[in-house]
Amino acid sequence: MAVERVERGEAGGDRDAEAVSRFVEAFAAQLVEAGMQRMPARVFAALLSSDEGAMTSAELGEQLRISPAAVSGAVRYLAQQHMVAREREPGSRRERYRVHSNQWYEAMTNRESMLKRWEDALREGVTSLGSRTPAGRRMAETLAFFEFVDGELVAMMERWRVHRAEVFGNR
Amino acid sequence: MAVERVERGEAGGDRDAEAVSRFVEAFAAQLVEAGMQRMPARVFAALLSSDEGAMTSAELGEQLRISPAAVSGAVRYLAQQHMVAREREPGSRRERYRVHSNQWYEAMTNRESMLKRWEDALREGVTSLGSRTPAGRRMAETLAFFEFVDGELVAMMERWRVHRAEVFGNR
DNA sequence: CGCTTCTTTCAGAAATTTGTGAAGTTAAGG
DNA sequence: CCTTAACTTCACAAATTTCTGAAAGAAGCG
Repeated sequence: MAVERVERGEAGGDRDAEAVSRFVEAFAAQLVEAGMQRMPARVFAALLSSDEGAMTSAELGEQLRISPAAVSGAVRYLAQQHMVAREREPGSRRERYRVHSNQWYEAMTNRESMLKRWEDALREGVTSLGSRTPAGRRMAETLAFFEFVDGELVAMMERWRVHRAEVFGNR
Repeated sequence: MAVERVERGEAGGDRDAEAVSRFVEAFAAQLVEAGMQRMPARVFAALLSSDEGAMTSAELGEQLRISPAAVSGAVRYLAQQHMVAREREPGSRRERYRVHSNQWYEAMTNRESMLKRWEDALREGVTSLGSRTPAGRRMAETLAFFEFVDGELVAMMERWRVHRAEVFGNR
């Protein structure tokens, strides 16, 4: 006889729910440690480890044992950060939240706008403190570092696209 | 007639305290937005915009209007993140906290340990969910991305060292 | 040694953040 | 249109974080 499969409500879920949950909480914990809020981290981890790579609000709420409100907040945050995509199932008011396998690429590209804001603040500082003061010079060098990193990141992401296509094929 | 300079208490500070403060709060705000705690962010910004590139605990407390306790906490955090160096003035129990102009290089290098932990969590997930499940494959690809980035960062930092030496000279 | 100066630790007050239930909004389907 | 399913917003309670004053802990200096 076959191993009993754990059925959840209706839709498909027949994987080792225990293992999934362990991964979700472990990975989310790492993200939290890196500064992400708890709920977005858990939701993201759950999506990442789902077979579809996408879940509905209800599924997320059920699996993570959180309220619809919490799902809503987490998902809004993740969408803003470009870490999930929202999809509307045609002919339904149910929404699905999806991670693409190169979602981190997206997110990291997005990080650049943050770098830009740092650069702006630094430029402002260099100007107002004077580029010939010691402090001004230090800030100018810091600024140069960010500008350098900025440029490098773009090139690096391009290399990743190539590398990825080689290893995983174009999907 | 010359613009009146704002004198602060005793030690040396005769720069435009107003401008410094504006920069400190603006830059700190950006750091906070990126996830850093408020006090560490303010302390770091203050150090970055100081002429010496270093300040004592008392100076930080005075400029930022915070208690010695707050300085202590912020500085401990920054030191852990390798974002400031602690110095002991010889023959004194006064400590100075310093940012080096390539401090971000340090900090970013440090970020790699975080990447490593993410990679560990993902490897664990791939193993426990099975590398041939859809979820497993997605996580494996995510893992590959991090490993790629990891390697690239090392190379990038090396290029920065060279670039920096060219533009700013070895200091 | 003991005084003095600086830093750290600690307990608690204050502020902020987080997650919930409940009401509100939007849009599909009869 | 009206109903109903799904998501969002809001007000509040609970938990957590943050900062402070006060006390304790080091370390130079006489």
